[in-house]
Amino acid sequence: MANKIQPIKGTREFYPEQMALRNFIYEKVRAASQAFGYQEWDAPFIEPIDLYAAKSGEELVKKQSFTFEDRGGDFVTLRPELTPSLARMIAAKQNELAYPVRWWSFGPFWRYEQPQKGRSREFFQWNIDMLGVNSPQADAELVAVASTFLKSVGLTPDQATIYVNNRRLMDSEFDKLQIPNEKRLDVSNLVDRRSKMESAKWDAYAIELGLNQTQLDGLKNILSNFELWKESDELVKFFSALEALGVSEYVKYDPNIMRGLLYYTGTVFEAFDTSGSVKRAILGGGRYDNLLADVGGNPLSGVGFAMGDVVMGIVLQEKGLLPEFNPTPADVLVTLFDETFLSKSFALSAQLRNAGINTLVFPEPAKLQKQFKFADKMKTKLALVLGPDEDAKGLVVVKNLKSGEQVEVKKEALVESVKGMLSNA
RNA sequence: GAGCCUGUAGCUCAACGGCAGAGCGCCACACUGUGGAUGUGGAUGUUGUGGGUUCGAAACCCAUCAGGCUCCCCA
Repeated sequence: MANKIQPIKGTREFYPEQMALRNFIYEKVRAASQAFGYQEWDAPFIEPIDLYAAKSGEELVKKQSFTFEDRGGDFVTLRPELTPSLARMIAAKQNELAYPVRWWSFGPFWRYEQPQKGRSREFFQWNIDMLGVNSPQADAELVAVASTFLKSVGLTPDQATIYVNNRRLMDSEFDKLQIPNEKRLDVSNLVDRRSKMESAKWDAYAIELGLNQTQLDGLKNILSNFELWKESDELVKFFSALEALGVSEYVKYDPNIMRGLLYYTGTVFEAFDTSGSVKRAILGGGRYDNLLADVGGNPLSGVGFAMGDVVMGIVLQEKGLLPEFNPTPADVLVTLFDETFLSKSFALSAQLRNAGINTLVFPEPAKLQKQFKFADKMKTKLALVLGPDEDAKGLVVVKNLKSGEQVEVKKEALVESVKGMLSNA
């Protein structure tokens, strides 16, 4: 045990139960994406480090990526995000794509971070983007996709809310406060941190960054003004579109949403679990311009968001929204009476499979008691018994494990009986 | 990269310088052709790893590995 080789720190082992959750999330992601007509796509899992050096933050490339030298001496990176790959692939076919491009993807990513609750070094992420259109209605559609997903996994608007803001609106407010352009990034970070800092400390930090008292007071006024969106034509149209799309109950305006990333230029949004133990965003995204600037394409605007599977899984668990786990996809267990029945039981299982019924067969002689216990643990609906008594009469015992009732049926009628019992079970 | 906390049976935890335990789970039997319920019995540990202090260490000290909570970061 002690000498066992351990998995790499921050990676995840998916036992069947965790795999079922991952697939559950994947299926809901796919359903929400496809409901809006988005196409599934993917990119390489390993990329040249230069792909990220161009666009991504320094922190990401130097400290938070899994980078190594391959046998040919090139530096490669396990992808920490998808956007640069998206940009390259779009640019390569920029003139032959049908716009608007609506693409989604769900796959693995790696970031060399300190693992903690809701954050691992290996995770799955849903990315979804609409490219080639720049309108508040397009932004609303992405938020609607996110809302549709949240609803589909059983989260109510009380439990998960998407908070929205607009970078251009904030910029115009910052203009009014005469906050100079070179301080905007600092102020963004300041706003992002507000919920994590004590009020007095936050004030002091703001002054330290070079804001004067008037600007600080003005900033606090902005951040507590939840009606501010009414002054943004874009946001008015955005919320109007959300209303029409029927998902506005999941969405709220919040001037505190900034998203530190440099490249967001218009609408920004983040979804949070409103009551759980995870303080991290469930998903986040926004509108960006110049997606292709660094990969040699023509200017192209887009809107999109990303959602990690780790936080989502924790939220679902805490809300009791995990789907029931079925240990086996089989509905039926064919027991093995003793070794003289090996061929007959195996043939019986094959007969069921040929009829499209997922079937387990016990592969070695064992007490029936043990075999029934196994069927129980695997939660199969039916168990079949074929022993000397039945065999002599050309019958098979079919037992409903939930009700405990069992019937003898003729071998020729077995498939129909099993199908009938399964549809009632 | 920094700070704090935690590692004991498969799981959840107790023992807090003096014989390493409980519940759940697991296995067997009651029931040699039938699961879930019940009863009886049983197995399970280099106390994360390595060193040190001590007559004696799961406990105290140092190192290391892993996990958790923050800071940082969140593309």
